[in-house]
Amino acid sequence: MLSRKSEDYLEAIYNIEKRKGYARIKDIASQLQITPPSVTEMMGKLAKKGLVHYEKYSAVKLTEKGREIARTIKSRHDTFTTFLEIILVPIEIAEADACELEHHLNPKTIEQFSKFVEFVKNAPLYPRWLNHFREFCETGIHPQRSEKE
Amino acid sequence: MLSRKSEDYLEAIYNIEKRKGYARIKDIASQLQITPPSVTEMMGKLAKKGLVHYEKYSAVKLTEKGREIARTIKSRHDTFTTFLEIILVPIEIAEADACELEHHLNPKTIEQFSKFVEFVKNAPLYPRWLNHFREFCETGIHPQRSEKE
DNA sequence: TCTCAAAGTTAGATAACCCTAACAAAGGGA
DNA sequence: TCCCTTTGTTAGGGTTATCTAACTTTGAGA
Repeated sequence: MLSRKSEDYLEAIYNIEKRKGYARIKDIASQLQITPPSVTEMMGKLAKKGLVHYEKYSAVKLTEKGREIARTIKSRHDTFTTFLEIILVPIEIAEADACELEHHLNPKTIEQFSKFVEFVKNAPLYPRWLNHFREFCETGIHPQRSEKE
Repeated sequence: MLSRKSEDYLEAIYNIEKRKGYARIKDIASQLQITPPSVTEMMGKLAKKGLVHYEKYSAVKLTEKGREIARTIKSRHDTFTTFLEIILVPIEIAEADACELEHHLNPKTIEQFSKFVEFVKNAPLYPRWLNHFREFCETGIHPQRSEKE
């Protein structure tokens, strides 16, 4: 099983590739806020696992296998970001914490988060209960308590 | 800031203390599924930080400071377990994944998870939208699409 | 009280990641 | 073409958390 960090590297490379086609060591380093030697070292490991194409002094690219994994992580990331926004976490925090959530949760758990997001997105109109939740967050009072639905 | 692992140790000791009053090295080792030497080493570190009372060959106890932290973690753990059950994650998976969620999320994120759980628990009756969600999970069809609410 | 099994500790390694400092390659512009 | 800046690598360390093997302490029961 891939470590959390390895997954972070793959996701970073994926994002950079999408932006400019290939990833340089310094791109990865700056995206992950670490120094280039750390990246060089990790590239050796990821290459050995067949997840990136890597040759000294040249650009890094994901292999099919690596891209597949990166896509999975990225998609989880998006699910969690959306989910957190639904429960009214501010967007910048949601973005950051999605990185924390996207690793090592049980597939069933991820599926349920995902279904929850789909459920909300597929609702024909903005769900009433979400307005209630918003109100509950702001006032601490559950609207339906007085409403006697 | 405490590492994820240190938090795991504190939580484990907290649980063991609640069960039998004090924690032995082997209790902690078996709860965390690691070997006793690892525990001995960590006890040195936690003691140095003033989080546990630890003397060689004798039982471990949390200090007030350690207990306070453990309580926080444990409470998050319960929040996440409950939350995951609400979105229909099976209980054993929810229990396990709560351990993954209880560390290093932004306080605001934790607050929102917690509010969400409160919102559902405080509802005067079992929320209708949750029945809809259950149905959506089982059939893939959003009930309100046909209902024309 | 003495022994010996259970519990705990120490010593020494390993693995993953990260760093700084020093060196090496690449490649654009004069 | 050749210099020099940018980029990348190597060498050598540090931290955290884990392990196994060997040793020590504890304490319950004969």
